[in-house]
Amino acid sequence: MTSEKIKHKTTFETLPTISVDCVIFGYEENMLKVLVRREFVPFQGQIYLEWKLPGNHIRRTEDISETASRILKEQTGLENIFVKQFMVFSDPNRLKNNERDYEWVKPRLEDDRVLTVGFYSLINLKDVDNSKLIEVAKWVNAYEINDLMFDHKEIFDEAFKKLRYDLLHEPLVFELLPVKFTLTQMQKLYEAIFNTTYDKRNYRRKVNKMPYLIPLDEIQTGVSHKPARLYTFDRDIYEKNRTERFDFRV
Amino acid sequence: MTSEKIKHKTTFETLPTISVDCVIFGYEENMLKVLVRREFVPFQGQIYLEWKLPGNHIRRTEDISETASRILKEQTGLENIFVKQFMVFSDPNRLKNNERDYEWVKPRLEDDRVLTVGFYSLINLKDVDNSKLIEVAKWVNAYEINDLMFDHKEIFDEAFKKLRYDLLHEPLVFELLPVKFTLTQMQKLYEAIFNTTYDKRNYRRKVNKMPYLIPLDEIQTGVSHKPARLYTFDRDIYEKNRTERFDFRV
DNA sequence: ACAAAAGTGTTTTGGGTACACCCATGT
DNA sequence: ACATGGGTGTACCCAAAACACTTTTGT
Repeated sequence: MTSEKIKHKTTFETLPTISVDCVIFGYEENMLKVLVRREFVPFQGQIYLEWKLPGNHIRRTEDISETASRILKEQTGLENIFVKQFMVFSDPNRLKNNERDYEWVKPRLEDDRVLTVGFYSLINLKDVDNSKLIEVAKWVNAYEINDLMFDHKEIFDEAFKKLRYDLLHEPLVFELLPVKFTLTQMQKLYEAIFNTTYDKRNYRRKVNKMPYLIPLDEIQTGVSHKPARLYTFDRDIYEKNRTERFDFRV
Repeated sequence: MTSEKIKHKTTFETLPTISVDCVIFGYEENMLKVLVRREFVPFQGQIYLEWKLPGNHIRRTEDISETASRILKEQTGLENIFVKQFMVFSDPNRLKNNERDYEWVKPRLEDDRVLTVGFYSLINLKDVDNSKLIEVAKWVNAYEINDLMFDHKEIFDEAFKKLRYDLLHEPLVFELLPVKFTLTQMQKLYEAIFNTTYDKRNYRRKVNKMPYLIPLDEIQTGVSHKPARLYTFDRDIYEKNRTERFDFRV
C-alpha cells in the first residue's frame, strides 16, 4: 500500500462503497408526507412495481451533506434546505437480503458492499413544484409507509424517530414554517408530526415564554375569520439563550 | 458497470474509503477519561509525538458496530461493551488539512478519501488491564483533551456532546456502573460526566421514582463508614415503562 | 470518640394540565 | 347573521430546588 496507488480521479467520480439515502419529509395541510421513488423491477419473468427512498453515491469531492443536498435538489428542485444525517446502515447484506431487489441493483453497482448514510430533511410542500414528479415519485402519508426496497423501511423508521426526537430539542419547526407564521400554524405542525393534539391555551402559554419567538406588528390577511398575529423566529436570540437543558417539548 | 466487476474478496479485506474512529470514555475515581494512541510522526527531518483516537478500516464482512467492537477489544481487551455510532465525518480534505499528518498517513492508505464513522463507548476503568497500554496509549482527562491528529478533536467534541445528550435520555449510566451499585456511585458518575454537583436529597428523591431502579437486600461491605444500600437496574421494567417523554435528567 | 459517608423532610416556586367563552373578520 | 378560527385566565397538582441534621459503621 503506497500513495502511488492513488490515481487521478474525476470530479464526478463516486465512491463505490458508500451512498446517501434521503428521507424527505414534506408538510402540507396538516399532513406529514414522505417522498418515495418508483422503480420497475423485473424478476423471474415478471415486472414488479416497487418504491424506494431517493439516494445516490457520494462524489469524491463532496461532503456527505452536499450529496444529500444534491439529491434533494434533484428530487424537489429546492436548494439551501436543512438536511441532517442521522444514522449509518452497514449490514453487509443489506442489499442482498431481498433477492428480487438485489437482482435489480447488482448491475448498477461497482461493489456489492455499500454502506449508506441516512439523511432526513424537511420541506414545505407549498414550495415544491410537483409537476415533474408525476409517475416517477410520489408523496406518501408518513403514517402509511411500508414495503420499501432493501432496508429502506428501516431507514425511514429511524428517520422518523430521529425527526421527532430532534424536533423536541432543536428549533427545527422553523425549517418548515414560512418566515412569518401564526402560532396555530406552528401548533398544527407539531400535531401532524407527533400525531396528537394540544390545548391551545397551554400551547400558547408555553411558546410565549420563548424569547426568540418574535411577535410582529403584522396580521394575516385574506382569511375569513379574525386574522391571526404573525410571528417570526430569531435565530440569534435562540443561540444566545440556548442552554444544556433546553427543550422544545410542547 | 456490471456485476462482473465484483471480484472475490477475502474475509479480512477492508473497504478503502471508510473507517471507524472510537472515542472510548473511561470512568474511575470520579474522573472521566478518554483513550488516545501515540504516534511518532516524522516531518521535515524531525520526529513529532502526536496523539489520535483509535480507529480502523471496516472489513467487508463486518457491520460497522462490529468494527467498533473489534477496535475496543484491541485497545482495552474488553468484549460485549456498548458502542454507539454518533456521526459521520466526511470532509473530503479531512486527512489533508494538516500537512504533517497527511504525510504520515498517506503511505498507509489505499485511497486518500476516507469517510469515518464516529463511535463512542463507555467503560469502567476498573475492568481494564492497563499494563499493555503503557507508552502506546494513555487515558486523558476528558476535560483536557486537545491537539489530536486530523479532525480527531472535532470527533471527540461531538462524541462528548452526544454522550451527555444520550445520558439524559437513555439508561446509559448503567453501562458504567457495576451490576450492584450505590446511589452515591450513580450520582458521582453523573457529576463527573456533567462536571457539576447535585443535591443528595433531591437526587435521591428523583431516582427513587424510577421503577426500574431496584433496591436490594444487600449493603456495601468493607467501608469504614455506614454501609450504603445496593441497587440494581432492571432493563425489563425500564423497557415496559419507557415513554416518548421519558428523560434521565437529574 | 472520631471520621466518613449514608440517609432523611419541609418549604417555596414554577411549570404542566384541564377547562369555556368572547372577539374580529369575510361572506 | 353566521361561520370560522383567534385569542384569553384560573385553579390544581406535581416537580424542581434550596437547605441541615441524625445514623451507622470502622478505626
